[in-house]
Amino acid sequence: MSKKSIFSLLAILIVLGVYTYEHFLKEEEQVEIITEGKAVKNNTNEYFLPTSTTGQIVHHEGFSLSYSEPHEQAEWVAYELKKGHLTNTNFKRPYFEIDKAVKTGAASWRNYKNSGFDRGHLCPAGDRKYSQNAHDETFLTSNISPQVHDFNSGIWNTLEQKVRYWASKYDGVFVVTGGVLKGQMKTIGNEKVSVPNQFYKVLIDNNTGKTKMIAFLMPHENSSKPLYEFVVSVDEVEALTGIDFFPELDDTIENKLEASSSYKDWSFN
DNA sequence: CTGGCCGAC
DNA sequence: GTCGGCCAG
Repeated sequence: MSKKSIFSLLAILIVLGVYTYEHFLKEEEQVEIITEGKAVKNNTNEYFLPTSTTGQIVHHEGFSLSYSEPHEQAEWVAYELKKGHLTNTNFKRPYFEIDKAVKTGAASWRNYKNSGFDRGHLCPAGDRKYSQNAHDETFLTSNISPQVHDFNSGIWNTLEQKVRYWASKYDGVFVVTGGVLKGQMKTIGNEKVSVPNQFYKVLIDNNTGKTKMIAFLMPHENSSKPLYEFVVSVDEVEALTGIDFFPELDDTIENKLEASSSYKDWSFN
């Protein structure tokens, strides 16, 4: 074989290699197919996206979010927590990182340094332990909100554990969570990250045949009250935040379920 | 589980 | 800047 043909062969191999590599990268990034106002994950048919009041929705492997640039945090983070997602694996805690997928620039973790506030996960690390990547993604600053430590490790943690219990019991729930980014708020850091005065969590179970919802609204302080004392209607959270949580749902079902603040279908044992 | 802080490299 | 170890609710 001549030197020239060896060179040609090498060139072809390199081009082929780069092409395969880029194709692989694209497949890694494009875990989901996005249509207007709704993300249809190809591994589930139970994925609901709320509306965005900010116009900036970002998708990751383990969750989607709507980023509020003025408040330097997500107005909501949404993800499906399936029974199969729950594992005992103990991943090492990674460092918090700025989310480069947020085009307007996600907050730096430095804002939280010496602020007296926790870097509180919206999608808990404990909900994404089915893979190293999904776990580490929860440490992106787009998934973080300033939280009082006693609240974060207290009743908010209790609620997150209850969500995992329900995910196990009902074989999966869809979760939307965030701080209420309204009214007068304290801010921290150079980027003035807002400290929400309330946090909410909205759940829908569309797996067990009969669709059911529940919503929680909590003041940003620890409490020894039982969780069901914080149950409100989805309508109330929508009125407070301006977010429409389940726009794809059949209107008749949506209106009925979102108006209810009953928690009889959810086991608090 | 939820986190912070501190010192070594 | 990053990592490991140790601390607390």
